[in-house]
Amino acid sequence: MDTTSSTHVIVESLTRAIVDHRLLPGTKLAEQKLADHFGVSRTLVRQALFQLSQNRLIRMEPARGAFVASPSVEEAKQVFAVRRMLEAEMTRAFVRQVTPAKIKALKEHLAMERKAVASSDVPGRIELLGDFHVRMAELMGNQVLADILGDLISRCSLITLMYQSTLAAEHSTDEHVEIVNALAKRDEALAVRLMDEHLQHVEATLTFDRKIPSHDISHALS
Amino acid sequence: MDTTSSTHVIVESLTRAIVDHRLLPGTKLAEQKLADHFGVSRTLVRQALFQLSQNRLIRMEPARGAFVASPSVEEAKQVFAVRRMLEAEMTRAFVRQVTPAKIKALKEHLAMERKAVASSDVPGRIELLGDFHVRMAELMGNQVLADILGDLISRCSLITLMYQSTLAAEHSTDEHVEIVNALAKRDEALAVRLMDEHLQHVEATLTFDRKIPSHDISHALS
DNA sequence: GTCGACCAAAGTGTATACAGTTTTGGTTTT
DNA sequence: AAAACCAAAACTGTATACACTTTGGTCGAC
Repeated sequence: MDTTSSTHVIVESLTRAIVDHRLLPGTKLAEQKLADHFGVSRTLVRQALFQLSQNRLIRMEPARGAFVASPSVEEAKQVFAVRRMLEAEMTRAFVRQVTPAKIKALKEHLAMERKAVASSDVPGRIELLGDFHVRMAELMGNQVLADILGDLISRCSLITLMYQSTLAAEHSTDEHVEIVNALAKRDEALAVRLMDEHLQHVEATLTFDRKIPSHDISHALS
Repeated sequence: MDTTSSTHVIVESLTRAIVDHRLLPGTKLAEQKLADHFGVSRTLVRQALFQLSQNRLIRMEPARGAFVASPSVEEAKQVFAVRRMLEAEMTRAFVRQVTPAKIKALKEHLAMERKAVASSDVPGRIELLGDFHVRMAELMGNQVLADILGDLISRCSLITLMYQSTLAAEHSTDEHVEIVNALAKRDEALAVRLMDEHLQHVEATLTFDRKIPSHDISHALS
């Protein structure tokens, strides 16, 4: 997809690490250390970091370096607002062009989700819960939509890490099941309502008053 | 906004040139020439090009270089589909939180549009017609939404250049006026319908069978 | 004992160097 | 005359070099 493959590998690797919560918000990403780790020069690392900063997964401070992003409460709410807008209409459109094959594909995805939840595979679960929404976009054949949603959902992973109180996220899987059932029944109003409620539920589990210990001092004292 | 300012200047400059249709799809962007033009090294130019390739305003081919993007018909339709999804809901939300000050701000924008149309300022007109939609997002206080819409609209500028048959785009200004009137009246259903129709009209002016002469030979012969 | 200045180590920002690939233009061959 | 070929020029991809900024700590003054 990208020009060169080396930087793409670095971007993917760092994205996974951030989305899977193995790199915590505020963590410094020193260029030389990353370069050593990946066995390349700083040049390629910098290209990757620039790309990640455009996705808002990291922030770059002038002459200070790159840090895993610490989305603000305001940003979190905005991201969820955009997701609600986009996914409400996406669900509506999905119902109108649903086919048995697409339902089958979604149900296969749900099976994978259940498996990850059952085996307590936390990184896999995080990944799959987000991918459900991207999968819907892809099944609609709209790659532009899928890309944008993918970016938003990556940011959401950071946000849920920062603000999600209890890991009651397995509830999400149940809601995904209900949504697919509504889609299968071609019940547009129900599907849209369930999707919107689902996103509201996820957002509601975020506790915006209690933050995780942040590495960013100035932000912690605001 | 970005780490360093130098690359940002280059990105902005190239973005304007592409959106304003001064750089046509397929045009090669040689790194050394851009570096000479901006008086910097290839390093900074490459950073800028990578950024633009993420916005899909240019495409980078391995070992061949960067070219102004030539969006396919398929991509054009997908971009418009996403815009319709996003802006329908945005309009709905806008009506619910509309204030006289926001209406005033939009009307001031419309005045600028009229001025650009009247003075036949083509680049300014293209810019302003797109900015109307971004302005709405900004007035809602959702910067995430505004950023995403801004990217989509930049891509639309490329698309309308490639596929728009007649420059009957001044019709857009009239439709913008109607939308603002509906917003001012807090008529949610009407505003949403007008916005959706507006986007459909823009999309409908695209003639997907007749392409502009492309600099990209292989694409022109497909 | 605390505060401030100063210095070294580390890290970022930009330019340049170099290897490998693509493009080009002319020459040769059919 | 057209196609194939080959060498030189141009260009991209990656690494490295170097200047400047930040950082962390030590030493000295008060």
